[in-house]
Amino acid sequence: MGDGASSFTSGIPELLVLRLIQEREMYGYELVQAIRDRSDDAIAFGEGVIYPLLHALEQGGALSSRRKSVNGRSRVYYVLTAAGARRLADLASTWTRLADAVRTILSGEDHALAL
Amino acid sequence: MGDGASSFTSGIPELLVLRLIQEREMYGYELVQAIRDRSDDAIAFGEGVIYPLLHALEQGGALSSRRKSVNGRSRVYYVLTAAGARRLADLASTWTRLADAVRTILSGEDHALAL
DNA sequence: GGTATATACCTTGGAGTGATAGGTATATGG
DNA sequence: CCATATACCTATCACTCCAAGGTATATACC
Repeated sequence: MGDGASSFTSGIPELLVLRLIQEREMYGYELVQAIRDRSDDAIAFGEGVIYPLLHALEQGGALSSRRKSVNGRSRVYYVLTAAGARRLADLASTWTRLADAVRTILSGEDHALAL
Repeated sequence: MGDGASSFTSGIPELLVLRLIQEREMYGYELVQAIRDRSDDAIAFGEGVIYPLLHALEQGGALSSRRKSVNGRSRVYYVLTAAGARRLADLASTWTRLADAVRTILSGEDHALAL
């Protein structure tokens, strides 16, 4: 699993969640809306995607959480760990490479272009 | 399944295969290598991805095939149908929208930016 | 002539991801 | 007081891709 050219089954939820939390600590419900808002409705993950993902990321050591009470409401805020930052950098670079490759093929450009 | 904001489970193999065949008729084995070549190894689908996909696309009416013998070798060439062209346009626009959204969020830009 | 590699097609089985659909509880607005 | 928004959570299903294997012919090498 993972020589670099394989396995790109999106991972977009993970990528976006890590990226957003990198900016500032956030909680699940907030992430669901932030993704929808910032993507202008192009991307909309349900809570059924985000919450399990947050738990997996925390268990994997990419995130850590603390419970905070706001307005009598209990929220679980997540922050990025050092490992999470590395994971993010990795996913982002993989994504960029992939997106560039797709764009190149879509545009009909040839592979071997002169430097 | 398909209101526009959901279901983006990549579909990259389908998108790329349709796009390549749009340029000229191609056969399965050729597609496997063309994708690897043009993406500079960023994307590499095995034959186990391409062949079943080609069959599904033909059954769905997006492609049609004809058998041709070259050098005593039997190849199955695929061409795009009108329905396939529509499907391609659809996937391409969905992909572009998605990729733009991801890029926006990765870059940390805000959603509501003045025009 | 024999063996390895490249070409060219194919299918089966499994793994992982995300989408749907639920389920709980508290605050706010009408 | 009832509906909606906030905020958390899980279970299940479907789908897509990936790995692995299986067949057969042509070509290159020794």
